[in-house]
Amino acid sequence: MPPSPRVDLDTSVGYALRQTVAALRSAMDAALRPLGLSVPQYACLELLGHNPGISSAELARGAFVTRQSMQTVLQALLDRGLLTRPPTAPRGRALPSRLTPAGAQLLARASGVVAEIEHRMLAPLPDGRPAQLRRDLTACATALQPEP
Amino acid sequence: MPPSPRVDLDTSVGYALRQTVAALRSAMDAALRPLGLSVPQYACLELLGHNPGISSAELARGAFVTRQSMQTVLQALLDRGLLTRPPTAPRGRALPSRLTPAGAQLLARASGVVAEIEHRMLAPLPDGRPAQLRRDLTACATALQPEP
DNA sequence: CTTATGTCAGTGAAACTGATATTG
DNA sequence: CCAATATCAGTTACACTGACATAA
Repeated sequence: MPPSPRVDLDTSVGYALRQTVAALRSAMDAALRPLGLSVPQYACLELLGHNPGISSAELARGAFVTRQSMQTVLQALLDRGLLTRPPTAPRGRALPSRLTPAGAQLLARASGVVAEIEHRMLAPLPDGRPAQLRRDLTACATALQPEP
Repeated sequence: MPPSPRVDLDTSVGYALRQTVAALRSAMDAALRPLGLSVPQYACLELLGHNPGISSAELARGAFVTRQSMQTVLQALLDRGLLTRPPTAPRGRALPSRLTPAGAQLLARASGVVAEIEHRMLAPLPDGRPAQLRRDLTACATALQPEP
């Protein structure tokens, strides 16, 4: 019987991952609060800024949550007039969301402060390392994808 | 006035980070559910396995949550008899938690499945890269730490 | 006096599962 | 019939802030 592998916190990439995400989330949280945005709300705006007119279900996948969770976030942003959705689906059932001018303006500010944080986060890494880091992380995420 | 930097999702390390953590969390969640453990509960057990007798506040810091949040997790594990705490503090106010035999046994199983997942996650990376990845992530987390 | 800890109270944004209706 | 979408309902495990008492 082979020895059961155990997690070693000192060398665990998973633990370092959680640590970094916690620090990043905390920093983003503090920076976005003055703008009246939560991190999930910002993520939603950012996704919409890059993909105008995508559906709630697509937003949910982009933010790695369920449609139902995204619905809550979306509703809050709708109530604040940061985005709009047509009352009826132009095709199929999907309701394409779009940023309002107010939403686009707020996103510009939010995206700015988040970019600053990311820059600060990557500052200690040498040239080219951030790109490699991103590639490695994506490879890790792909490797974890359950194959159907 | 310099142009405001914006987040670019295609090259954003932050986005890749969230993607990877979402995949990791999902995989851990699925693997731990049969054991009756949530990810925060597992994290608590793992921390206790490495640091027997640490206080609730120390656990909270290790899991990157508040004392109050950790309290909830801790209570559930206490109710299930997976760990014990003395009724009175042996010194100061801190109540040192320890795994019960049942807790240690469950942790061993949980740690095994989590180690497997981490191994699968890192499989696509070349030799030595996981260690570098861990160092880089830790450096990023440190860079985000607010200086007091 | 200051700091760290535990705990009680209250709140809340997100996350989930489950079910239903509609459209292509 | 089937897959994807939206939505309603209900639940809940976390996570937060705030406040207080206590011990070093």
